[in-house]
Amino acid sequence: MPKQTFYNLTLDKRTKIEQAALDEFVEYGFDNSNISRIVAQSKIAKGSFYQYFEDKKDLYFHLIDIIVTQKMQAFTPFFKTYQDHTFSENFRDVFQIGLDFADTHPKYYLLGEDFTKKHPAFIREFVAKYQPLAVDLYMQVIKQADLNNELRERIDIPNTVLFINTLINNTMIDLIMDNRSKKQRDQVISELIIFIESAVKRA
Amino acid sequence: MPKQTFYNLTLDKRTKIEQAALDEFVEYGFDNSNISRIVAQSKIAKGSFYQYFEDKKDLYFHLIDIIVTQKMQAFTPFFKTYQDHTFSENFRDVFQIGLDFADTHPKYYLLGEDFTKKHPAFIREFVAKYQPLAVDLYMQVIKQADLNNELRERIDIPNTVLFINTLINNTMIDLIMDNRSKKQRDQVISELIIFIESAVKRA
Amino acid sequence: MPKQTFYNLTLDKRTKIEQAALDEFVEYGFDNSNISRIVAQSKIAKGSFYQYFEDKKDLYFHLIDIIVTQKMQAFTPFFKTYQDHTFSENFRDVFQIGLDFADTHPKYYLLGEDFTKKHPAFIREFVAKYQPLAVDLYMQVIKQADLNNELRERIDIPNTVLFINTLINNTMIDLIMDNRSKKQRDQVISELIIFIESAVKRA
Amino acid sequence: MPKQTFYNLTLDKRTKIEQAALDEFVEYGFDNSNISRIVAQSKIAKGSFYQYFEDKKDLYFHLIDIIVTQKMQAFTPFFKTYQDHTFSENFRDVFQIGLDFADTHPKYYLLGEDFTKKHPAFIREFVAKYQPLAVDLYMQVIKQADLNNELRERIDIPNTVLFINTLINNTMIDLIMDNRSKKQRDQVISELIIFIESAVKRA
DNA sequence: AATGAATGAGCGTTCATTCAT
DNA sequence: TATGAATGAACGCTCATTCAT
Repeated sequence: MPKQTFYNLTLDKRTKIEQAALDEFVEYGFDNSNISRIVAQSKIAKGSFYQYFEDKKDLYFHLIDIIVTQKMQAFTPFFKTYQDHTFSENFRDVFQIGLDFADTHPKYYLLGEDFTKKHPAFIREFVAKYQPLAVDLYMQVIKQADLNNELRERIDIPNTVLFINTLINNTMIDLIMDNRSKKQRDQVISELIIFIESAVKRA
Repeated sequence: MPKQTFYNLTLDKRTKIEQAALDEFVEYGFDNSNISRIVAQSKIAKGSFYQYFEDKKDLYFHLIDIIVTQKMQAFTPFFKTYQDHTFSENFRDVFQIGLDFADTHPKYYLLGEDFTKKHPAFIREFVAKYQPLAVDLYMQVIKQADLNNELRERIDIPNTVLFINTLINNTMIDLIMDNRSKKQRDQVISELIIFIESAVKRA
Repeated sequence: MPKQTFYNLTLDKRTKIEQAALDEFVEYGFDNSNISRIVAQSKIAKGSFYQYFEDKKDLYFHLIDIIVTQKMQAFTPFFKTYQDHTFSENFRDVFQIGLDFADTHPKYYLLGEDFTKKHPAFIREFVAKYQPLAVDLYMQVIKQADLNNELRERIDIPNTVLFINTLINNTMIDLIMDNRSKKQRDQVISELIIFIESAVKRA
Repeated sequence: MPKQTFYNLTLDKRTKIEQAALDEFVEYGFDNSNISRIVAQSKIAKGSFYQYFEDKKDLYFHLIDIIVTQKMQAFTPFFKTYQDHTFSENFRDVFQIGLDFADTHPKYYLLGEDFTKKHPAFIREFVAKYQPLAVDLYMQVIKQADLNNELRERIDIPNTVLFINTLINNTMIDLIMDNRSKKQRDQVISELIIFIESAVKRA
């Protein structure tokens, strides 16, 4: 967690630092990132960095926090309406919001990837904190669909949610990194939704 | 590619080095891995390391090569029988072989993960070489199922294969890393197969 | 070129580093010189070295720069008077200044030697920058002598200047390295001047 | 000095090793030369190298020995005739022989250069051994000229010989390294001879 | 609080030389 | 005697972190 000194900075300065760090981590990954470049980019002194953050890891986790928070905010509209919608509608909504978010903040996804893949050591503690948030989302959709009696018999909801989560996360990453044409992309998305719906809906 | 000197070593010594390297890379990842620990572990001199390998990267790629080769070998029985089996049978076979392989060599999976996630720079060249192998496997199963008229209408085979690939890879990793009870695990596997079958099979 | 951080140091510290480097390079030559000794000698941290200089080569060239600059400064008085003097006077002046400089900074000569002899790769770019300065000096003297009609017939001035340059440089180095008695030395110098004068002056 | 084992080798093998070493030393200089390349080039085992030579230096000095010996041989014809010739004739002879030798074995010159310039440490012992040979040559010419009463008054013969030696050595190196046109080269040589003759001959 | 120089452990890599066969 | 693998000290360089002002 950043120190109080960091929060005493103007929003402008804070944002500049966060941006520089995000760029650095996305470009080089955590291990090969380099504080010198971050402070040069954000035009603060090396010493100041350590007035704001405990260490490199502290900054990294701070970014993760921002991402998670912002992403959850993007989903607030969804939480107001999902109970009145069908599974298919909800699912498309969730997917679309996630995709828009990824489109608007592509680096957030990449950083998340870097993070979740590279650091089995960090991960336990972290997943414990954040994973539920993402999973919860799909859980809501699935539970609602279950209430609406849209799901196939004897479905194992927790695992199904994990499968969906995995599929969506990784497919999104593929889409972001491969930058294909919009048409190809829509095709993938459309197929993915059909795939998932086929997998979970009552025949 | 390792130098000839490496292949001149006894199998024992080679294996020891490969084991030490595998452990190191799995524990620390490529960037934080450290040759000093590898040579200490495998009880060779630092200089010997450079008689065997060009550099750290060379060793890393050598391990990837081993993994890919061994994994392909594990699948050879499958290739002899898949044409006479149904989709469900084939799919379970493929999954089971993959799982057995992962069980026998859990670190291979983790290294592969480390590799495919971390190094966009290496990856293009490498994926070009190896990715088709893995994907091909599921492609075979799906195509065979299509011939058997087991698939749902208007299925987009290439994307479907990618989804399946993603699901299986990531789920396997989850299973390997989480080490749950055998019972929980079987439950996950069973659910995954149902999930995929539901997603692709004709109703 | 040293980084700004180097120039931010006190003159004392800079000089200490330069001295240590000069000693090191003169004693061991560029290839066998060793940064650890330099930083130990100048009592700075290894890391600080790399805050001041790009790398070993950067420091080396910095010393060359100092030498060339200082040497040129030593000749400024000469440039104010040479037009009013005879060839013999000028030649003795130039020689004396060069010798005094070498006496005051014997290591400068040795470093220059090390430099010009060892690195055909560096040299082209560098000679292009500095060589003319040294040669020009003798060129001035000779041209002035020519204007004064002191030279023998059909003399080939460019080559003559090169011969003189060679003779003087190498003889100076011999004198510096051999440390003979002052008397022997004066004898050599006196003979060299006679030798050169005989070679170029009108009978 | 090479060990007896080296001289037990066939001439072919010895020559191959010497050639490889010469190429290596000329290309990289002593410090950056590398025994691995030499043994690879001459197709002997690394261990054999140390059966033949004490160490790297031993090989290096062996080459110097070869060069000096061969060069002296090139001058034997001269020693048979110089007493019957004038100074100018002798001087041109000596110069021509030296130049032919340099033309035939350009690498010998470069190695000699590398040697004499880089290693003030070695040099004392070595110069003591070989320098006289080279200097002697010019000494013969000059002494003969003195006997013939061709030299200017009160000439200091030892120093004069050193000057001539310096001039010729360095000019030859310049010619070898700069590879100018034959015409330019002849011009330099011709001028150098005039320069030296003017410097030493009676008016 | 802000600065940026100072620090030094640690890294990958090289290579002359020794050793075991 | 011939071989080439084994050795390890040593190098140049990096960078997160601390310190002094």
